[in-house]
Amino acid sequence: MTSDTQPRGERYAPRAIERAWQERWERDALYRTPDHVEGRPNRYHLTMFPYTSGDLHVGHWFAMAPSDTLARYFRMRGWNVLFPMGFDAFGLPAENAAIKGGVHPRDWTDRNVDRMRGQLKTMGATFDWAREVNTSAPDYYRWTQWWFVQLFKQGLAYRKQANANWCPSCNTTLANEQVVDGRCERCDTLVEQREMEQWFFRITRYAEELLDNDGLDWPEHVKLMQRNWIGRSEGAEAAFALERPAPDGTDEIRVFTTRPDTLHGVTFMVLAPEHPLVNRITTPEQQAEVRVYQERASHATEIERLSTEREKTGAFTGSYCVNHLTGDRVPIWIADYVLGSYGTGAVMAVPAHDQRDFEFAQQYGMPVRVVIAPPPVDGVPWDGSGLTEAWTGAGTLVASKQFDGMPSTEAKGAIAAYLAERGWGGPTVNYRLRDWLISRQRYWGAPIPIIYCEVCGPVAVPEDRLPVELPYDVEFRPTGQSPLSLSEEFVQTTCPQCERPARRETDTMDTFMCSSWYYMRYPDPKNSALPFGRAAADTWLPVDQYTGGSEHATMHLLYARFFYKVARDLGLVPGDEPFTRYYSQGQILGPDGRRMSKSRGNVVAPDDQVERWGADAFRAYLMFLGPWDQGGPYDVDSIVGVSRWLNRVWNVVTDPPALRQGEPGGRELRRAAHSTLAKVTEDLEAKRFNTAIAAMMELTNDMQKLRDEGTADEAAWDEATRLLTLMLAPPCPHIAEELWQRRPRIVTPATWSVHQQSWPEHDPAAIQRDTIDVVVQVNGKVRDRIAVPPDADEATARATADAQPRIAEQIAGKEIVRVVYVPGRLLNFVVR
RNA sequence: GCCGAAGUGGCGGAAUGGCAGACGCGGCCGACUCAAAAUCGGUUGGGGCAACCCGUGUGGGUUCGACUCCCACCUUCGGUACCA
Repeated sequence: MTSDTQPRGERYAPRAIERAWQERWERDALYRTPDHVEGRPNRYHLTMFPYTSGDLHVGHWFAMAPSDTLARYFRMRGWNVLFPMGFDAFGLPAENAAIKGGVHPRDWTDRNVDRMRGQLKTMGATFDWAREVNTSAPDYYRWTQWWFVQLFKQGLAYRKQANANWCPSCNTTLANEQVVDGRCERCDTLVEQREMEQWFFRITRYAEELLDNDGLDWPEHVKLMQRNWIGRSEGAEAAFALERPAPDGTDEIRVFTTRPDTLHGVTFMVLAPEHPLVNRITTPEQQAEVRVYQERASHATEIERLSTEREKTGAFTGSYCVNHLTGDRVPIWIADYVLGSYGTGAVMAVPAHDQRDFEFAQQYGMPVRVVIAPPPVDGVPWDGSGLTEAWTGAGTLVASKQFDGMPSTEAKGAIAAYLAERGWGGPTVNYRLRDWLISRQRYWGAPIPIIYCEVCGPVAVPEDRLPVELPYDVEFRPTGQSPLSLSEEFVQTTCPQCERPARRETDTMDTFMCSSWYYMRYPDPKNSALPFGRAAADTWLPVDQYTGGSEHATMHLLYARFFYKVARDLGLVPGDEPFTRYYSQGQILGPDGRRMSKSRGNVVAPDDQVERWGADAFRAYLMFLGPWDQGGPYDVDSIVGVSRWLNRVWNVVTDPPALRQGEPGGRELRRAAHSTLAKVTEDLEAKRFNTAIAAMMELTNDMQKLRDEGTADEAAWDEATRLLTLMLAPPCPHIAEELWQRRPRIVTPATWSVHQQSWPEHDPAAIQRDTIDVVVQVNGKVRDRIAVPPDADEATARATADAQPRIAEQIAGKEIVRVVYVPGRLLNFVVR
């Protein structure tokens, strides 16, 4: 038989088809999602909205194409699926563009939004554009400001003097996530700490609840990252009495420790250099040394942090405190290995049982007092001699008065309880999570809606006067102050409470605030009285399936959970968690297997791929290249395989073999089609897009073979093409639509589109076989295979196997010790 | 350092403890073409004429049987980093 090498019909021309169907779908408002549809339960699917950087990149496609496939699949399964899209449109790049290129951030952003919306439309996704949100639009950021006011009223927003990441080159503060290895993400300049008056959100109030994420259907590694980020530590707080109270009356230092069992081993005290008590307790003769050290610590922190194997440094304050448990006089030092922002900013140093304290003690000749005896080594008990490094494990207490002989694990609780009894502290829980600094000295963000009044203090802008609009006419000078502060027109106002002249806050809010609630806006995007109505929230929230990158594990996803809990406490939303299910896709890499970046020249432009291969092939390739959660390199040469497949699909459907009733092979074709359907259904449910597409390729290959042979059974062929087209609809919506229309189905004007069809059910009877291949092994090695009925018993299988010459040869002259039979799978002879 | 994920052909990757390498790229052979590209068909883990042997990072273990489970180690990637 010779293969037909020339396509007999019309060639597959993806771009023309795709444009035409996108227009038609839009004209028919096919993806408009009403709040309620009779007989279709609601389901909210969401993929992270893009930042308006200017161009959609492959990463966006990699995130969105599979998400869209999933949304389409659930639509076909009978759900009314909300799958919205919007733009995360505030942020620093817009402002930098303004400083560098003389383009206003508003114009730069609007232009990018238009461009990216157009690019998103080439994807052919089911986005309901009627629900689009744009975080930089006044009717959106009005509500971002409204959120700030609610948090302020709840006591969850507060103002505090604090150290902030400061980039001396960009002249602005940076968010933690914009500091990479101590350097500015954009210009690579070393980041400094600068003390400034800042606004914070009290996310720590929700630390315990945020820690509890066990019930969430999220990837374990993301939940773990969040738990680590929150960093719950159980321990004790212990007070040490100051030998001489500070001038302001402070008479003790409180420390947090996870090792109250080592309290009798304290030989010195260490405060963070910026600890507020330092200046008050430093003795006159130590002033100079302490000042120099503080100065050095504040300026050089980031640079020094980068040097590995850093030596411990510090300075003595000249003051002492008293360990209540021992009555010992303990010198108070400062050192930059103690962080001002964790615990109480003060540490009790136990060099014998903490490696950092040990190193510090070595450096400055401080005594090392062992209070936990390590367990015996090789039966030899610890001999009480000195240590070469800290013993941080468990052991038995020694030199600890009444606690001597107690196991350290037990002593933790006992000593903590003893502290509480005496009023010297007690058991406590400490978190690594810090309050969220939301102030930004930038223009392109939502202005913080606060007015400072000489008399009333900070006053929230009344809700009916929101939004506090960003003035368009602003000077963009990189001065390190918010450009808003240069606009007297913006700054000058009156106090909403007492009507006296007052000044506006000129900082704007961290853009993570905009994205902390955007998913709550989609259900009710046009509401002008509230951020969203309770009815809309009950209709759609929480999000059933959220997808996005795991780089947001400890930022956006944590902030969003915090916001949702606040919203719950305000009675705005149902449930406790915003995202019932979350799936984090991997990262798409350049063809060289490295992160795509312009400087490496390994960036793949989606527009080019779409132009060359079509959106369907591009979508399918992104899903085919590997497991979605793993990501991987984008191989510009491999996409051709997917393109060839779609060509074959096209040829097979538009130009079938001669079809006749009762042609042999009908049953096999039917089996192939239905087992493919079963496999694809299972894979889509589990988000295994790569193997789903591989299965469809196999079915296509089977059909191609029949086409080459020239004939096929009409009923089986027709069913196979119908099933293949329906299975193709979620991943490759355009070609599926075109093929659906070319072979007219049961079409009513109201449900003309393939995307309005139901997902088919596979017929288990069609997959049944008369005989199946069973592997025959000898000592676990495959020697042959036999065909037996699926329900054959061991005797039947064995009889068949015994008749095989190859098996007979293998077991001849040997003793059969055991026979293992797994029905439908294998028969294993264990011989000796 | 700590936490997490992963190591399978030339490459991307498949495999409820049961035929390792599905599917695809690339390679090779062929068809079409004046030719090339594109397209289509065949073939393709390594060794061996063959029977067969060797193969899933390394070393051990459990099992009739291990890519899969357990222990130790090595490597890569991601996160985090003096967190008291």
